[in-house]
Amino acid sequence: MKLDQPLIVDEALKLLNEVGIDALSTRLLAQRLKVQQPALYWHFRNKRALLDAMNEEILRRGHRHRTPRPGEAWQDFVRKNARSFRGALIAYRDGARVHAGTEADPEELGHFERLLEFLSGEGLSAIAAMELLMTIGRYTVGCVMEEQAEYPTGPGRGEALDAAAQDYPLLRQALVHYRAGGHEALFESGLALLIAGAEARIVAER
Amino acid sequence: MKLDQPLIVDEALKLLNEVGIDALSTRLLAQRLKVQQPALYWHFRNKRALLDAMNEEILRRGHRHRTPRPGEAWQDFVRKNARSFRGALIAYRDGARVHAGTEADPEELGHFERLLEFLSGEGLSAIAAMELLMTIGRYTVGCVMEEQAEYPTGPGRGEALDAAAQDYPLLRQALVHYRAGGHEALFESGLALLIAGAEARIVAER
DNA sequence: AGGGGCGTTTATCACTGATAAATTGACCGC
DNA sequence: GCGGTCAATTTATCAGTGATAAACGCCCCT
Repeated sequence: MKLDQPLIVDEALKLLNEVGIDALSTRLLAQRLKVQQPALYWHFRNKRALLDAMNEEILRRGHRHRTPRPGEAWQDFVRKNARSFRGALIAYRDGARVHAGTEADPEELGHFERLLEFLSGEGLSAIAAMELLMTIGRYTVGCVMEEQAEYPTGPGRGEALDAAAQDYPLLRQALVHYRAGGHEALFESGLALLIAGAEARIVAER
Repeated sequence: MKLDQPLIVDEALKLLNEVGIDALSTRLLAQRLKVQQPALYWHFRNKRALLDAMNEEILRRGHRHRTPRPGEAWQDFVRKNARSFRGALIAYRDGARVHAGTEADPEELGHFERLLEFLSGEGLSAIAAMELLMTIGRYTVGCVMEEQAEYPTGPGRGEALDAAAQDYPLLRQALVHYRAGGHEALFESGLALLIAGAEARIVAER
């Protein structure tokens, strides 16, 4: 069985979904690939490089709405772009933690420039556009990180939160709403705030 | 020399600033405290518990603007609250990573309720208030995480970014602006977007 | 003086990422 | 066919990690 970077990354992603990033060891991965552990080090300098490749693949597979469709309003594009990014991170267990450790891919810069061009044609300054895109990116990573944080799964863990919330009417109301909509609704609400803020900024700068 | 939870946490925080979270091992910490490594396990169930305590102490020391001042407009409070939170995380190396691993402190719930009460008196619904506070929290953690991410410190690492940016005029312009203002200015711009978005939402819901 | 238990040490475990050196195996020029 | 070269993998090993069990010392209280 000949090893191969894409093959390793593919198996690593499967394994990531099964055991999570903390239990994703080079030995376990090697075992899955029916290979001894040091074999991996011929294909990747170190584990960091493997995780970088995994991040790239996660985005390649899931982050599909990267460029504006013809005629798409900037608000729509920015919103769908953020959803697409979030969707990619969420598609794999601990996806946000995998992503958070990686450096910005230099080859992405050209892509980023095109986004700035697009937004500049829509009434935003280059600076406002960059600030909006980076803000949304960081917000999204922060969100998914929290969503994917798995707390000790002991019995009566979520109930402790509920019980404590009983004494706090506003918190209770907000919590019910949160539970009903789930992570996605909460993400969307923040996203809407950011876009509305950017719209207000355009008006103010005019 | 008698050990003590606060003493351990204090030394752990000093050590955190010196070596970062990745190199913060129980052995190194024990050595600093002139004690054998297993001694720490009498005071903390495991390393996670120690990190939780460190997070608490980081916030206790640095996150000081937690409640609105008398007469403070909600926009001002929310902004200062976020700055205070960010300041606390930034005050320690890898502060955001320490924080990100922790579960929401149940005793914070009462505090959160009071914030919801305050914002409710200012024209926001309980739900809108929770969404705003949580959004800002996640955005802030996402920001500081990125700010504190230290990339391989090889020579000509930032220059690669600059060089690539030369071909992209908008990116270059945005990058110059970013370099001038630093992380803080970028954080502030996103924060302003969120607050402006929340203001717009109040107007729209009226 | 002696007993109990808090707090620490000693010894050890299973596991991690990583490297060096030995080993295989396929292809190529001769 | 033969030997050599080089890519790819295995064997062996390292230093370091979080964690636990058991032995130990020391202080306080009766």
